Formats: sequence, structure tokens, C-alpha cells
Amino acid sequence: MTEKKKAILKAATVLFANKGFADTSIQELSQLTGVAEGTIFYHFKSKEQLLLTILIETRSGIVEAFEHFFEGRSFRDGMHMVEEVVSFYLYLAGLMEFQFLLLQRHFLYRFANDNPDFRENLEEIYNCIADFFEQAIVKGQEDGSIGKMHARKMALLLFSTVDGLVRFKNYNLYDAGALFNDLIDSCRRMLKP
Amino acid sequence: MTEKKKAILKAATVLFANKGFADTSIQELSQLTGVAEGTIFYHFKSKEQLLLTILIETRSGIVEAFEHFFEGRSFRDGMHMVEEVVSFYLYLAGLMEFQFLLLQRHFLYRFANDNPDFRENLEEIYNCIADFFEQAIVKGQEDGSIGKMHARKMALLLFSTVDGLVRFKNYNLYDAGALFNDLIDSCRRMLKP
DNA sequence: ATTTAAACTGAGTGAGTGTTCAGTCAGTTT
DNA sequence: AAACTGACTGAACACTCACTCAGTTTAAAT
Repeated sequence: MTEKKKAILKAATVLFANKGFADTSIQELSQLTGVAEGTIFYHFKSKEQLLLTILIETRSGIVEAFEHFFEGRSFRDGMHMVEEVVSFYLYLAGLMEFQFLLLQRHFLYRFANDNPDFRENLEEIYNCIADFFEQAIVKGQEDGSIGKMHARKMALLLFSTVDGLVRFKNYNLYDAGALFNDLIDSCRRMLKP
Repeated sequence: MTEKKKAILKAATVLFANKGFADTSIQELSQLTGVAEGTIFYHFKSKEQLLLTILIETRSGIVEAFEHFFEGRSFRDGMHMVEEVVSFYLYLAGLMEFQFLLLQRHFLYRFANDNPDFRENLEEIYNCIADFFEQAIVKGQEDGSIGKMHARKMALLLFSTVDGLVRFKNYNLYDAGALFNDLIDSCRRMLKP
């Protein structure tokens, strides 16, 4: 991958995340990166293809980060693992700020409606994260640290809570960090037997 | 307010919510409503002004609905009031589907960055809802149905959970309704003394 | 030194955009 | 009947956009 191609992907991620798809022009992207407009279309056959490439990289980035973090790792019990999943999600949302912002933008889900490539990549991201939440809960139910409840549904509830928090932060409504301790406490109370 | 003006507002709400601001053209809005393009600019001095009008109506709709629902109403205790706030939020999100979808779209918050009118209306909506959650929690702490914890922070956590759920539903990821009972149970466990 | 293919350029194109405006018309006031 | 009003129209305007393409530069292989 050439330097210019990398620069295009990096800048486009920020622009798409901050300004949206329609409000980001190729001209602007060209000026910001110092790359000619033609070069952008040499590397990506269309604006939509450029967005898809970013989504694919985002998917592999997130999925690999999660798998790498939890691979061969052991936890005192399921409850602690839940806390680690929540923490890691928030940590990653800070590290991959623009990718996470992008994932919350509606236009991605509009593309997903008639382009299976978008749909599949989005589903893989969400399934991966929900699965980690679920695994932790199931583990906790086996070792007794988490009460009897529908594991998948609780996983989705936890997921939607942290997802909502990240949205509040992204939209400058409230700071997710300030609620971190309360979030962890709430998780414990929600899940304990 | 003339019939045509009403039709423009109604159709524009759906289009802005579903397709976004930039991807909704005045031409499309004109065709969909059977109103001439010029008429749209006769009633609203710009596309942005049209969006602002929709936001203002959304704000008053939501704020009045909440105030009307809880006005002069009494609850067995604070915990039950929390449950009612959560339920009513989800009920309203179904009733005012497109307005709630609109509120989750990023372009609104971009306008809010340099247009105080957008900012103020958005803040009023979020403060109003967060306040109801907080009131319920404070009431519960007074009557002993809710434990000792930071009321505002817990209110924000609850808010972000239901907000996240509505997002999952809007983006066709998961159905919020299927999680309703689990949501209410979790709220109880999160808040009980 | 020559060849070759990949990387890159930027002027150009045509479709589509939000907005304007001169003008029509039904209904009300003078 | 004349003057006026406000709702409405749609053609025209200036502008932006994604995308194309003929041509140039770069860099490695022969």
C-alpha cells in the first residue's frame, strides 16, 4: 500500500466520521491530503468503495483488537470478565475514536440496506462485541458470580448502554469518562445473583 | 398554517430522518408533497430553517408529552416512577418514530456547533428527559425504594441505555421491544437499595 | 540505457444542487 | 371596480459534485 493510499484512507476516515458521507467532497479530501483527485479514483473506484474499504479496515481492527486482548487471558470470574469487556470497549472507543464515530453514523446503515458488503461487515462487528459480552455472562453464570438471567439479552442491554454512552460523548452531550465508575457499579448490581 | 406548509413539514421530517439532510433534495420534497419548489422557500427561508422548524416542533412535542404525562400523576414510589419514565420514553419513541430517529442523526449536532438555535432546542430536549429520570431517582431515594447513589449520574446511565436501545432498533440491529422486560428488571436491580 | 507497468496528475464534463424571482391567481378590502 | 394581499408557481441561475481521461512521472526489471 502506497503512502498516498494510506493518507487517503486516514483522512477520509476522519472526514466521513466528522462531516458525514455526502458532506465530504473528493475535492476537500484531495486538498487535505495533497493528493490529486484523480489519484483517489485510481486507488478506489468510487467514493462508496472508499467508504467500504474504511469499514473493512475498521471491522478487522476492532475484531482483531478484541480477539487479541482476550486470547489466552484468564479472569478471576465471569463478573470480572464483564467489567474487562466494558472497560476494553470504552478504551478502544477512545483509541479508534473516528472509526467508532463512523460506526454510529446513519449513512453506513443506509448503504447496508442495499449493499451486502456493508451489511456483512457491520454485522460482524456487532456480533463480535455482543458475543464477548455474552461469553463473559455465561462464564459468570457457570462460576456463580452472575445470576440466572437470559445471557444474550443481558449482553445486548450492556452493549446498548456503553454504545449509548459513547454516543453521548461523541455528540458532546455528556462525558462518558465521568460515568465510568458508576457504569461498572451498575453492571455489577445488574448481574449479581 | 396552510395545508401545504403542514405537508412540507411532515414529509421533510420523514425524509431528513431516513435519508439525512444532504441526501434530501428540495426537488424530491417538492415531488413527494406535490408542492412547488418555490413554495417551500416561500414558507421557509432556507433548507436549514426548515430543519430548525422541525426541530422546534419536535422539542415542544417531546417536552409537552413528558410534562403532560407526569403532571399531577402520583406513583407508588420512586422505583415505579423510574419504570414509568423508561416505559413512556420507549412508547414515545414509537409514537414519534421519525422525530426520535432525527434526534439521533449526527447532522443535527453539527448544526448545533455553530447555530445556537439548534443547540438550545437539543439541550432542552435532553435536559428535560434527564430531569425526569433524576426526579424519579431522587423520589425513590426519599421513600427508600432506591439505594444511595449519585442521582444525576444514574439518570444519565439509564438514559444512555434506553437511547442505545432505540438506536439498535432504528438501525435494524436488534429489536428494542424484545428487551423491554429485561430492561425493566435490570433497572430495578441497578437501583434497589 | 531501454522497456514497462504502476502511480499519479488536474483540467474537463455533465448531472444535480439550493435558492431566486418575476409573475399568476383567488380572495379580501377599499 | 379598483387596489391590495398572501399563497403559490416553475423556469432560470450560479455553483458544487463525483467521476473520466489523456497524458506525465516514477521506479524497478531487463
